[in-house]
Amino acid sequence: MTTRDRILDAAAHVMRTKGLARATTKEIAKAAELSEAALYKHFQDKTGLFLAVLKERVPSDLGALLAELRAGEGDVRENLERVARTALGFYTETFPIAASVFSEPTLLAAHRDVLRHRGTGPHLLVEALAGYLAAEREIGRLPASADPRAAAGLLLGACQYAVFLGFFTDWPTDPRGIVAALWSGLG
Amino acid sequence: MTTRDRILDAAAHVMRTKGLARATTKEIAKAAELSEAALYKHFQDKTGLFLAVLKERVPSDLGALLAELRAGEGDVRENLERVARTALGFYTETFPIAASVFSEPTLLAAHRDVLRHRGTGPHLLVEALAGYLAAEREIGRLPASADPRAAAGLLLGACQYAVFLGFFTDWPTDPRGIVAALWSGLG
DNA sequence: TGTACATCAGTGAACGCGCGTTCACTGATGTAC
DNA sequence: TGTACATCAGTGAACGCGCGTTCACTGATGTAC
Repeated sequence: MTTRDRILDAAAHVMRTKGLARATTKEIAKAAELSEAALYKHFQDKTGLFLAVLKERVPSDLGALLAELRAGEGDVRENLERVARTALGFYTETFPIAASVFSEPTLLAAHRDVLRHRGTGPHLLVEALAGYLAAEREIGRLPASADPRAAAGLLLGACQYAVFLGFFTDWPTDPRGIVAALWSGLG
Repeated sequence: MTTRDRILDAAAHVMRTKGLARATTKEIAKAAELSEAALYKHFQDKTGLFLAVLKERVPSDLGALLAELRAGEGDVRENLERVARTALGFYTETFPIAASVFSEPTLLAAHRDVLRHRGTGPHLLVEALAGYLAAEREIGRLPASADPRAAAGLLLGACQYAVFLGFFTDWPTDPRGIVAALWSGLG
């Protein structure tokens, strides 16, 4: 493992466990078992390091799962339950750091620029799920009236929201219940 | 307006516009047109001030709307669209500060304790909406199969998620689309 | 093979700065007689 | 009514501390001849 990777791992770990506000150069260097000065051999400054963590240390399991989904394979509802289960885990790992970024609007703006420049972003998860739902609709396994994008937003939004509430309160993360409610609708 | 209120308003404003990381005693005092020392006449320390902002400066429009909803009054779907519209506004105002709190786990833990002690928290919004949905189900305006709690989580979660995505990307906040997708379901 | 030099990842110590907090104080307002 | 004192919201200046960053440096590794 390169020193750069060690720094990124250490930074990601400190951000997760101590929060962005306590993710100081001193803490990160200590976790990486390096001097603070060493950080500056690999990253221009602290913001550069944070942006690299955001870019290179976001878990890819949810994106990978969504990319693998094929219309017509397996049971639609079971597929969505797997998505919900993975999403709940993904947001549990991801949300605290993503949320932290809001405490520093400068960092948020820089991150948004990076995302736009690279053509990525969290919305691609919704787009990917919406793409899958649209394909299932195409082959008649979902009703023609279904709105893939809105349904994808409901599913992933409910997962992220459950995780969010879980940080303030005991709140159940129930993938089957979420999918069931989305499935049957209210009409 | 009391000095205390002026400080709370100033702190809330600085938190919203400059972010939690830049919400320093100096900035807050400047915004309140007071000395920094004055803050300590009204709050024990900076954490106490932040907790007071979280307690006393969270907009109450969404909670008020949910409390006013009565089963049997108006059109269910239109009611939900009003909820979604209000929720989108509420989360736009609220999310950046709520998210900021994740950058300081100490503050998050303190806030959670305060919420538990007072018996409140963000989950009460879901409970309130779920209560309304359950009442509508009771009088037959929603199907017996509906799951009020899960549906409430889907609706509010989708609204918060749309706001979240909007901070990273241009993302539509479409209350009618959200409600329509929840209404018709996928089954 | 040995020697002289270049490169460069990593260091220890120091830096200036802005932070949260405290201090002795001021001066306006209220109160007792 | 006037006077002496108490109270207390608010201040200006200072504090110690931890922060991000830079500096001159070391020493291991690679390279030319």
